Amino acid sequence: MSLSPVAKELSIPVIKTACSNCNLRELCLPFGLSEEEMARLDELINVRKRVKRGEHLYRAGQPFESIFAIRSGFFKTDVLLEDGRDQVTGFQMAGELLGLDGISTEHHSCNAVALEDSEVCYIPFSRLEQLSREIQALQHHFHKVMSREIVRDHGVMMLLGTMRAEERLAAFLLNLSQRFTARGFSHSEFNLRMTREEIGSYLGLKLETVSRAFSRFQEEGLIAVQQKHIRILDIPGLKQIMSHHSH
Amino acid sequence: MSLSPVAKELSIPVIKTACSNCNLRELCLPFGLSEEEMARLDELINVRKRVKRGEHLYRAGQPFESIFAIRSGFFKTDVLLEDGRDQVTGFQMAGELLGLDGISTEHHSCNAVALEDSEVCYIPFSRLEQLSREIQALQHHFHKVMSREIVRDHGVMMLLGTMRAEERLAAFLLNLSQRFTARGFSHSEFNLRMTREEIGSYLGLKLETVSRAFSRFQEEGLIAVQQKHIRILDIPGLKQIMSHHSH
DNA sequence: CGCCAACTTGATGGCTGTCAAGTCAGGTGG
DNA sequence: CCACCTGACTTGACAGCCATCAAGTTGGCG
Repeated sequence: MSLSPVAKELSIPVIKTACSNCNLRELCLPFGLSEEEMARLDELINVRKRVKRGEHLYRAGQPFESIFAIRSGFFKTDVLLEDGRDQVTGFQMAGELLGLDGISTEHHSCNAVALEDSEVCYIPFSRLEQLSREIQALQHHFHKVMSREIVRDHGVMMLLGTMRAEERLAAFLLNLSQRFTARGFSHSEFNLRMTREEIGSYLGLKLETVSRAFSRFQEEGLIAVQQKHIRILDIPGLKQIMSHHSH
Repeated sequence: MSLSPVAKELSIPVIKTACSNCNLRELCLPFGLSEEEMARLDELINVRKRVKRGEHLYRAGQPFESIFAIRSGFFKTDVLLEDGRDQVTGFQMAGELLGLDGISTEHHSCNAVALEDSEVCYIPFSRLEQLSREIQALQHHFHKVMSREIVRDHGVMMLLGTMRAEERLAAFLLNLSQRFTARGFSHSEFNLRMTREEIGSYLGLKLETVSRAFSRFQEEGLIAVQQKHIRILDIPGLKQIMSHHSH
C-alpha cells in the first residue's frame, strides 16, 4: 500500500522536541533531573506529533511501544466492553502521560482520543526503561507517576462508588480547576473540552443528569455555565457540596 | 515507652523468607527471573511477617518504605474520605502486591487490613529500585505489575460506572473464581473472606442489595450460598448476567 | 445459654435513568 | 446573507433500581 499525496497529508506530522526547552518539564517526566540527565532524556524523545481533534492517538488492542507525554491539548481515554458498553476512564491534559495501561499486556487497553488539536511526545518505552536503569532520579520519578495514576484511579472509584450526582460533578469541576491552575490558567474560568455525554460517562451518569446538575449549580450561584464555557463562582461552595454527605 | 511482655507478644512475628522456595513465585515479583537473579531478590526480601485477621498491615498516612507481597492470606484495602465516607478499593490474595499506591507521595494512601490470618514479605522499596536498575527482567516485570494495577482499576471504574447491581456481583464472583483458579484452588467453591458490607463497599452497593442479589442468583440456580460459603453452579450463566446489557 | 455481628427479607421512598420535546450554536450551501 | 441542518444541550414527566428503614433469622463464641 503506497501513500497517495492525500494520505500523506492526512498522516500525523513529525516535529523535533526537547524536554530541556519544554515549559512543562516541571509537570512531566523530566521533573527533578539535572541538566545533563535531561539532555539524555531528550535524545530518547525525538518524535513529536500533532493529533487533530477527534483523532485517535492509539486504540485498544494496538501493540504498545511507547508512552506519550502531552505537550499541548486535551485527551480522553475510554474503554469498550464486549457487550458494547463503554466508559471514559480519564481526561488528560498538558504535561500528563498517556499509555501507561499498555505496559501490562504490551497492548493498549484503552482508546486515546484528542478532544482538541494536540501535540504529544513519543517516549519509546524500552528506551525509557533502559535510561531509567541508568538515571535513578528518572526511575524514581517514573514510578511515582505510575503510582499517582493508581491513586487517582482510587479517587475515581471512590467518586463512583460513594458519591451522588451533584457531589460527583462538584468533584469533577474542582479537579479540573486545580489542574488548570497548576498549568498557569485561570482556576475560575475555562472551556470544557468534552461533551456532557463524555462527562457523564466518566462520572457514571447520564448526560441529562450532568446537564441538570450544571443548571442546579447555576441556580445556586456556584458557577456560571454557557454551553462549554464555565466560570466557577464559589469554590468553597462546591467543596461543601462535594463532601456534604447528604445524611 | 518500653514493651511489656504482653506488647511483645502482640507484635508481629518475623520469619525468614526465600522467593526461590516460594510456590507463588510464578505469580509474584520473581516471575521470569533466572536462578541467580532470584537469589539476589531473596537477599533483599529478608523479612516476612504474620498479620492476624483484623489487623492493619499499614494505614493511610503512614510513611511508605516498602511494598508487600502476600505469601498467604487475604487482604482488603480501603480509602477514607474526610467526610467519613469510605470505600474498599480492592481485595488482594496470595502472590499479589500491596502498597504500590504509597510510592507516589511516599506515604500510604489507603489502609490494608488482613481479612484472615496472613503472611506477607516486606520488600524495601528503595532496594527494589536499586535491584531493578541492575536486573532488567525485574524492572520490566515490576512495571508490568504496576500497569496491571492501573488496568484493573479501569475495570472497576467500568463496573461502578456502567453496571447494575447484579451485573456487578456476577463480575465480582467470576473475578474471584478466576483468581482462586490461578492459585490452584477450586474455581467453583470457596469461602468469602469479606462481609456483605465489604463486598457492597467495593461494588458501590449497600449490603442489603448484595444480599438480595445473592439470593436471586441462588433462586435462579446460578450459585449456592450459605453465609460465606459459595458454590458457583453456572459460570456461563453468570457471564451472561455480567454482560447482559438490560436494554 | 445468651449475646452479638452478620445476614436475610420486606416495605417504602428518592435519586437518577429513560423517553420525549424543544432550544441553542455552529457550519454548510444556496 | 440567510435558511437549513445537525449535534449538543436543556428541561419536563415518569418509572425503575437501589437505598433506606425495619424486623426477624442465623451462626459463632464466650
